[in-house]
Amino acid sequence: MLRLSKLTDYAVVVLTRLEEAEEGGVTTAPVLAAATGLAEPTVSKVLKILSHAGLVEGRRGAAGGYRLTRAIAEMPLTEVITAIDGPIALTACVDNTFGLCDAEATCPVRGRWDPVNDAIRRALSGISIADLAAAPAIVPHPEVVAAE
Amino acid sequence: MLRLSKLTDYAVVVLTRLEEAEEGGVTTAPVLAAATGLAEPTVSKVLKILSHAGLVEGRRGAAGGYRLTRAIAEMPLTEVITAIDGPIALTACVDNTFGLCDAEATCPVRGRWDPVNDAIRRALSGISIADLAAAPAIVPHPEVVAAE
DNA sequence: GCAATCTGGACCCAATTGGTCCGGATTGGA
DNA sequence: TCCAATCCGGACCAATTGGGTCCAGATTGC
Repeated sequence: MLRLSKLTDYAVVVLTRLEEAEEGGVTTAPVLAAATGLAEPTVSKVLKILSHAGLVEGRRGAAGGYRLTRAIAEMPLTEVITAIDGPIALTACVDNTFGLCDAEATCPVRGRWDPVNDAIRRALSGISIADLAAAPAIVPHPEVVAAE
Repeated sequence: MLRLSKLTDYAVVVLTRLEEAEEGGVTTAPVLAAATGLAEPTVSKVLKILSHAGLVEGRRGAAGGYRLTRAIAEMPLTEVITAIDGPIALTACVDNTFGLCDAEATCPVRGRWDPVNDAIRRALSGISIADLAAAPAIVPHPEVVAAE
């Protein structure tokens, strides 16, 4: 399975809740933790990463908290993934750097995942966080339930 | 980064070499290992998985070996990924099964990665192993070299 | 000056993955 | 008939990665 880190999942949740909770002001990490059901240190970590990427803005001090830098509708999913998981690429060998793979000389696919990566980047661009939040609610799969 | 397992990478290499080496006959694992530069047990493992998925066919016995069940041009990349990494989905929560996530009640993105997964599946369908093998050879990135 | 909050980092534990190995089954040839 | 070569299925171990926690410091408002 194409693993995406859990942190990215959390980030989407946190961003969504953050927009809901926002009333022009800031929201603290503990409040977001309570709203999402996640552990506070984890939420804090996610927010720190997102802050570093410029997706949210942290304000220190007594009345501090976090604030979105823009609406989640204007926030492409790719930016969140890139912020947390790093550049979008399927394999480590994909960036054409040298000296990583000891089978370099005989490896016939070195640097050839590019079309795949491009395809994925194209597929992901155009999807915003708001698109995820606005997706239809969960529909239980009857066959899954019945199979057990 | 959207990590894809190394085994998948190996699989593409092995399949490519397998088609090159094929002359109507079968190819043994040790021969493929030598041709790819990979360790023999690893190649064997990859072939076993691919065999289980029906992408290659193993023939036992003295004159045994492996054989492609079809040309790699007819072999979509998605099948290889699915065979080795499992179903193509970005997160573990994505299949709408229950009882996995303890924050289920408050998790606002449960089952909402579906559009993303669909987009990726669409992007990947239509890419065959042959497309990867036929991609232009590695062009060293001058800026990377110059940067060091 | 104090309390509340973000910031940046180090740190540890668990899980997944990469990789190896072995016994058994099967097939072809001597 | 026997033997060697090969695939097959599984168990097994080591290591890297990621999830998660915590703490000291900086900043801000009261």
